[in-house]
Amino acid sequence: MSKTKEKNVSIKDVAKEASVSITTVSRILNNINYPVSNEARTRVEKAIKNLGYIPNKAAQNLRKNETRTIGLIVRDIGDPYFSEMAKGVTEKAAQLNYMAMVSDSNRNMDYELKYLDLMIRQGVKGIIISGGGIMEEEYQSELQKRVQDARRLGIKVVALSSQGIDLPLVTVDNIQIGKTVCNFFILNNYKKIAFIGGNEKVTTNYERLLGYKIALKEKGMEIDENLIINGQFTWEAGYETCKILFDRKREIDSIFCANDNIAIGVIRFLRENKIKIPNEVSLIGVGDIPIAQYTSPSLTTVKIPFNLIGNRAVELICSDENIEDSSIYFKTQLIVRESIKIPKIS
Amino acid sequence: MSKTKEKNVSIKDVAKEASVSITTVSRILNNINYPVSNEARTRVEKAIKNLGYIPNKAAQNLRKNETRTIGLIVRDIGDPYFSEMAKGVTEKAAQLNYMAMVSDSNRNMDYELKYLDLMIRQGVKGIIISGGGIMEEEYQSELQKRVQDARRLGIKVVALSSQGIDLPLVTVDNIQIGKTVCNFFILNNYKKIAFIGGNEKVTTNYERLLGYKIALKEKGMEIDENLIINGQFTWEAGYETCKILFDRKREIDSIFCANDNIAIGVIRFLRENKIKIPNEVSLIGVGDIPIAQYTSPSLTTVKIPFNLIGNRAVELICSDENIEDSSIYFKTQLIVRESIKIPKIS
DNA sequence: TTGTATGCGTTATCAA
DNA sequence: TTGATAACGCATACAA
Repeated sequence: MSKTKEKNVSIKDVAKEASVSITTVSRILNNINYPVSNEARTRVEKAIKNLGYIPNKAAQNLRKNETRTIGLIVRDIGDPYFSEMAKGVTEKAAQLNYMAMVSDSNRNMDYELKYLDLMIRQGVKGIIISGGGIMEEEYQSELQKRVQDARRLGIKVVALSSQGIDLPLVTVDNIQIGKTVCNFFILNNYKKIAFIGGNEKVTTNYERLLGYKIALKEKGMEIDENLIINGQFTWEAGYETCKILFDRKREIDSIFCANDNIAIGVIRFLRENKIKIPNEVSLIGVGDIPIAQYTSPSLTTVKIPFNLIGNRAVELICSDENIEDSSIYFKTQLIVRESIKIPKIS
Repeated sequence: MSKTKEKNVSIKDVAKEASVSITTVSRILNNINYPVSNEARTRVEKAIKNLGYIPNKAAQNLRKNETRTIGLIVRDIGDPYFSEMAKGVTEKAAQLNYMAMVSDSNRNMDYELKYLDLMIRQGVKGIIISGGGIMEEEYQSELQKRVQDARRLGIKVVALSSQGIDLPLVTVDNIQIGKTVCNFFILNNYKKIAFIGGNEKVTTNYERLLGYKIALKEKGMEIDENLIINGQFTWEAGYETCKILFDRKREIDSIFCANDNIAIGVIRFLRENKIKIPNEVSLIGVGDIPIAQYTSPSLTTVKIPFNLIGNRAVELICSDENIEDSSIYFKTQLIVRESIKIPKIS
């Protein structure tokens, strides 16, 4: 087997081999129903096979001034939240004959901006930003710049959570999620409902917490700031943050975890401290990541349709419609599992 | 904001704006230390800024006949095994200024081959195949063809598990893993060691099982086929397969799960059936996916350095060395957690 | 039904 | 220190 790259075989070589013009070859390759004589067609097809001709994407991209690639920016592909989104994206992209370029910012916002730049340079068809927005002026203004660059070049940008700037969204109603969870606790007679959040600068966290507060207010219940604590959207942080919460306050009968990862950390903490779930404390998460069914106890949570969201975002990008002004909200659903006691008997 | 794509600004426009030749612009852009007068340089830099010039990747790719992209094929990006690998890959790719194109075959081998074709057409620098090889002649021969196509075009192909064909590997010694786990059970006085595997046609499963059998033989212990069962590498399958195993045979004191996912399913099954881990049955998995620390009980497992593997595979592809003949094996390590009782008191 | 010629935006060669 | 120009591989307008 040869170790070095051979000369690329181009459409030209095929044309020569088949004794036709490159136009004819190109037509056979692309214009499905352009009239070409059977003779020529068979000769060309044979030549293609003989030479092992493979069309050069770079040339096509240049000529057509478009690539069939879409960019996806995630914060941590190892986090089920993002990998499920990525699944929805790559799946639909493949269906539509696109390729997905995935960049993992590792929760570093500078990287996130850098990857945006790279994707714009790559000339992707569109970019999907999948993490919750960061509520920081400088970041948002930098993001805004990129979005403008992208638009100028005809690159669509879609976000899967609100980013605090004007951007089409494919997402869920996070305030509603907060309300739903909190109301469910209240309905079942829980009185001391704690909130363990992720990064407090992230829009999704803010919105879920807001929903929690609204629900409490609507029922005339007091908002106890000692029951509210934020950290990060990870297992480790869920564990640590829960510890801080219980050091601070012990009378807690239920915990609203801003995502399932946090809930997993919380389960671990409670288990180590012999606090029974759901008998002493009930737990609800957000996301319904696949592992939520396999925790002990299994996790009550609000299902976010990651797959549909990823799918739809890709469709939006690959469609020809203008999407700058349209946002799409998917329904969520509370999935009741073992981590909550219903009805609560106090 | 304009809704339509404006005319792209090219190096030509910059040249005109700055009253220099495109050559000079190109030199300023690329040849870091090519001598250019300061005057020209500042004019060009200003023009670039004014016009919002962004280099066209497609043209660069065509001209230089190479892209700074690498392809990664995974079976299920939602599976921690693959998302962790993907993390290692995307991380290193970004460091080296490459972009990763990720395709998820959803464990469908036809898709896997199709994605290989697509990536070859894209003209990626290299392709990383991340799932265990399928021991099926037809598939392997199709795979072989793609690999040859790729090589002819100067595209490097690396696999992260043996594929049954001649391919450079960045991987771990799966037979050794099987031996390590089994020996650890034996050392601790376990007698009825079951094996719950994934897909029996996958090389990694085969190799881990082989290691298990070798270890038993070396200690003069009998291989009981009733203790061996295969299924899929997923939680659901782990659960179902474990059920079948226990229907078949009840005297089991330990289970070697071919990966951590399976172990998670097994934990669930045993818990539902009130079989205590590790008091009645001990458990060891393979992989050390992040969740392994957070299961109840936490999981004893063999750590596969996903991150290092992903990193190294990218380095291999992006380096200029020829790699066709070199494989790299990373060390693995047994991580002891709560799912095993040591020493076993019988 | 077929072919010629042009240009997409770059980089690189060569000459000045 | 600078610039004109060819070439990368392809799709397409136009001509035949």
